[in-house]
Amino acid sequence: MCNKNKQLTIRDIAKMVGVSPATVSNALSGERHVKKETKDKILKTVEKYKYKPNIIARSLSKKKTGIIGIILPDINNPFYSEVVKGIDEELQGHDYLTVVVNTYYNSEIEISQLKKLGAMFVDGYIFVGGSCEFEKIKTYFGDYLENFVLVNRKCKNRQFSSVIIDSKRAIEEAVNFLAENGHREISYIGWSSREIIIPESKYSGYIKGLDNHNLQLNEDFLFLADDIILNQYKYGYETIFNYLDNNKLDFTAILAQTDIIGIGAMRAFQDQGYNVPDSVSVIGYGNISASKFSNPSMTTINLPKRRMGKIAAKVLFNSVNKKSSRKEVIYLKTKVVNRESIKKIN
Amino acid sequence: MCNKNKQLTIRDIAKMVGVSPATVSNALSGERHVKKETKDKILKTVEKYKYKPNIIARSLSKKKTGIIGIILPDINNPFYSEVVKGIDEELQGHDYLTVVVNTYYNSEIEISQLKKLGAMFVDGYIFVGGSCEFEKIKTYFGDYLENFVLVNRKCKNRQFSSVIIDSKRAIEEAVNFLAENGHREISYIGWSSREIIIPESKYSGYIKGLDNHNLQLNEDFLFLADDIILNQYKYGYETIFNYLDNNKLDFTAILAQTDIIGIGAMRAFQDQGYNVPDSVSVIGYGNISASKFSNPSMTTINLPKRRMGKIAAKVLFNSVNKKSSRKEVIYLKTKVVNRESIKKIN
DNA sequence: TTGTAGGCGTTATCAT
DNA sequence: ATGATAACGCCTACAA
Repeated sequence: MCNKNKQLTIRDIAKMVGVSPATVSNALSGERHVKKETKDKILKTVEKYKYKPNIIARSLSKKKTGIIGIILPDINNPFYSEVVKGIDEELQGHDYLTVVVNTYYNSEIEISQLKKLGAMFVDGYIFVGGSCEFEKIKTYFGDYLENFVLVNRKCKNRQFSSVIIDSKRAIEEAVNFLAENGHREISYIGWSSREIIIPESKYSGYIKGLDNHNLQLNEDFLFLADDIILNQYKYGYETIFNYLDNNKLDFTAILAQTDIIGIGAMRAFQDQGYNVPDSVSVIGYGNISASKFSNPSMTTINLPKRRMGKIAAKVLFNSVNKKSSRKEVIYLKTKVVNRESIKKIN
Repeated sequence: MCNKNKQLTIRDIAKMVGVSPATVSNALSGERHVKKETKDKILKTVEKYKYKPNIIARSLSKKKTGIIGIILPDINNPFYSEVVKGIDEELQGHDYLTVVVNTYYNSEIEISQLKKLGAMFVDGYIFVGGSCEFEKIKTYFGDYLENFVLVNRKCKNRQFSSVIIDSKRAIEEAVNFLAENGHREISYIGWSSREIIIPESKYSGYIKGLDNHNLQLNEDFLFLADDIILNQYKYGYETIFNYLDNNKLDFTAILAQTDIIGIGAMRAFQDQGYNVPDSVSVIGYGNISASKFSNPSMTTINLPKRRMGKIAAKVLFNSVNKKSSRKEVIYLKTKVVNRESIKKIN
């Protein structure tokens, strides 16, 4: 902190200029009109002594901070950071400060951070991703949960506004896309987890997609880890590499639950001597920038990350400013971004 | 905000239990001893009515917030987000909350955010990256700048502690590495900019490295953009692709100023029919995760991102807690991570 | 147009 | 072991 010891207060400035604290306050905020002459004198003194209003005191008095908190599991995940960008874009020019806080997928950390950020420190929260369990949060915050918006975080009780991808539908359409390109043996690689609802629905989208085209689910090339995966690239790579060590390639396309898994799988095919897409087609999920950087560049399913952020920010803004308090659940559509990793077969 | 209207205060709880506000405060903070019996009663009431201390008021009174602000240009850049992880790891268990704020490479935004975060809102700042110009910040904060730590942000006057990579040296060593692998025609692709000091020193490291081995600087394959590059992949790709349209490949290795540029360049070589590393070797800078995902995986220069964060956090922690106020400049070493994109030639 | 004083919710100091 | 009360620094009626 700056000048913590001998912090200059509004009273000091007032005394120096020979006016009351209220006048200084008004000169700075523009809340009430101040005679130009006095205002100039005040501003000059403020400038000279580099007086900075204490934002904590202001917040305590006004009961708002102008800060929006973004809570997300991991800043390192490009999905989340794109959403943040969308939020910032939307809030641009509204004089809000957004701060992002990482929970590292740990709900204990999430709670303890929430306590610190806690009541009054931020005007609103946007939760991006993370596990569904809001119960712990409710035991802390109680039932009065206002100005919360969820992005891609499922929550059973419809108590919050949220912006989500229908991931079941998204994966289903990916399967459709593959089928339309002539593929009938479609593998799936990912994980399944009770903690996180999203993967479950992705898997069920896969099943649905197969169904749409009367395709068989073949357990032989269904690669499903039990739990959340830390090193996705390694998982994708090793799973496929090992599979091909012991089996011949008996599917023509594979759908990866995340782009990184897809990239890892792609490399494993290549290292085992299979050309992508000539021998196998690969489709990812997410359209993170790395999917473009692979060779061949990977076809994937785009999630409208920026737009999710923008919409979440808009909803929160309206809620904070009492323009609307309706809780709404907004579904966004995905789209296949076709690049080089899919082959059309007759 | 929760319960903004009818927020429960410490006085309410005190009244309910029949004690003074001070006792409630002490029961919650553990600052002074409170008889077990009363304490239990207090805690029960707190729990029952879900009373949450107002952190703003607490901060005003204690003159600290327990919040560390991390200011960085872009959350989307994996370099920065890794540094953040390092900071968080170090601060883990110290009961600090870290919040990260994006400036999007815009110094106006940086200043306005600093004002909001301003005096008293955070106990300390870590600036990661960004341009060198601290003058604007000084005109706002004045000369009394305490509890600031810089990470990879050059600053002429040695007024702050900072943790930095000697990028000149790093690039120089990359050239050495290439030379030791038998390369004598070494190209460089990147940019040069007066605004940002780092690229300058990178380029001079390149020159120095060539010098060490009595190699010629060949302007023909020196690719230097005038200004900072937005789409680095595209820049790397198009620069090399176009070059090869009009010239034959007359260098054996290329050093890219960033990993992404290197990945783009690599793909351009491949699309023009040159094998990497058989026809050209490529080395990147940064060791971001994408460098591992390319095909071939790219040899690059590792920056100790996590460690930078950890050290910065440690220095700041000591400063905030008055264990040390010495300003120190800490240089960290880089290391070549050899993967698949370099060929050893006789 | 400007000044005075009370309040925001805690913590800290000094009593008891 | 606990209470009363004055800070903390700002904002905002209400008054002048």
